[in-house]
Amino acid sequence: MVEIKREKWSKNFSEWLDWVLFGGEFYDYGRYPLKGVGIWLPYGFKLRKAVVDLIRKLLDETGHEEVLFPMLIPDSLLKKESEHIKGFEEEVYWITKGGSEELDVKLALRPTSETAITYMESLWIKSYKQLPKKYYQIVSVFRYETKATRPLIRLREVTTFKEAHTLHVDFDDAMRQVKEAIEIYKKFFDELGIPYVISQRPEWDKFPGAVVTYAFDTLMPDGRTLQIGTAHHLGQHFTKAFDYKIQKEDGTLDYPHQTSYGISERVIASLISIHGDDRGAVLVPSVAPIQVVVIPIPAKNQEDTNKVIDYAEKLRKKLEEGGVRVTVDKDMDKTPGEKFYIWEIKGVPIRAEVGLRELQNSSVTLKRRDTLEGKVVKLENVLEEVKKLMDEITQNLKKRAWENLNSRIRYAKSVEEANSLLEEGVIVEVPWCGEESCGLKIEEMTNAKVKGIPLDDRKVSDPCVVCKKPAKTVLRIAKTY
RNA sequence: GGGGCUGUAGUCUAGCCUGGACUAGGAUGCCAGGCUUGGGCCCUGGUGAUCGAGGGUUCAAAUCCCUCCAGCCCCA
Repeated sequence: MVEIKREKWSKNFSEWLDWVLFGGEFYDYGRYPLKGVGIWLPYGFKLRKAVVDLIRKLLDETGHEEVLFPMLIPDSLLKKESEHIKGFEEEVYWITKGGSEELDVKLALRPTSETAITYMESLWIKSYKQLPKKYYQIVSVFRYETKATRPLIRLREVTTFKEAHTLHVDFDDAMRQVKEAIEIYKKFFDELGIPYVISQRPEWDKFPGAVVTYAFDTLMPDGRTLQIGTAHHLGQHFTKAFDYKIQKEDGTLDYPHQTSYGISERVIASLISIHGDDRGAVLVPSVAPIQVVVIPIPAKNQEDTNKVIDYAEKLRKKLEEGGVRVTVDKDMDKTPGEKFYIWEIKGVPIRAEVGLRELQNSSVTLKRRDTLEGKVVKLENVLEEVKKLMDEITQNLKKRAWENLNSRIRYAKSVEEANSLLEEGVIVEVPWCGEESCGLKIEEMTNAKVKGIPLDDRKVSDPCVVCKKPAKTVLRIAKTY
């Protein structure tokens, strides 16, 4: 029968992604005449919506409140925090004109919203009794990327930025919040079957204005890592810049602490990519816009074909009533074979084939997208069989993705060893003394990026790969997007 | 930041080096019809391209030169 290959998927990943996004009707990129932007097509939009709904649910149930801030940030606000603006200034889009008139105050298209939110928080929240406070919004952000842009991965307009912003009475409470954020994101990625490593970013690669940055990275099919989520402890950097104090329990005034954390459509890029194969995407059932596609196999005569169609409709109804998202592909101008290809690129988890054969036996032939294995089940049991199959697919995708990631994290005791591993598309952990200069040296010597140190500190007995002094921990390095 | 490659119907592509017979060829898609339908079947007819944009060279530009826009790759 058919076999699953992952050649194009891993060796020509860039092409593969273009092909799947366009061929699967997820996202149209490169045809709108503007660099670094793309269009969510109806099918892709539904997938995006499912992902957005999931994060919304997770944030809502942990006490985050959704808000919506203006897309425009006046010059003066954005520039308040000096590290922040330094980190972003070359990436900000500015609006300088209204009609033909020059604006007195330049307006930034938000690259992120810390400054806007801090400013308004300072008006709203005055007392420790109102804390902690957790806001989030799901919006477009803009960054003038000068490096090569890529569909969903490096965009100038990020259309699906899910940014949370929280306010706390002290450092520890904010740190507790960062940990909560990490737990929320773990749940989120686990639900999607996206494997990750969590690292504390090195000093030189923190979010501009953060005290600490933690990041989730995943590994794409070509062996490069992709940052898919970040959580920052902002300390008092922004509240100090805004001279924003709250009253504490003991009556004194102090600057509150903040955190922010966000994820973007990179999640969707990794969702589509990580589970895919040479036939296209393989979507995780929980977020698949269509979970089961029914393909009626026409018979030799119209009368029997009509019966098959009726049978397919009966199947659709049965599944729909059980809460399954299902579509019947009744297009008579396409052969079943053609339809198989189309729905495979789109990654529909289960295909149900019904023809005369099934009709006569009151059965349904189910094919799972991940392994392409088929099985015949009775119509009366089809709902439970489909649900069981969706669970199995979910488990299988998760397992495969995690195994792949875990097999690609390796320990190296020397730069040479690290380099050869990096060539294979591996995340390498090397012993590190903790000095910034050695960290930067490692980037130079390996031509890769330092991702940071593991969230759970790792003790090693080998010497630092650069200075040979005793290592404090390991440093993760990888080829990166 | 540095270097390279590419842009021709919705999509993929021939033609470009060596300018002229290009009225830009093919495949696929799309539309109409027929035949098929358990893995992209076949046949007939039709539709679809200011050759990415602007400028220049020339009697003549898809083809040569410049600028811009967009996409891809490699290196730091």
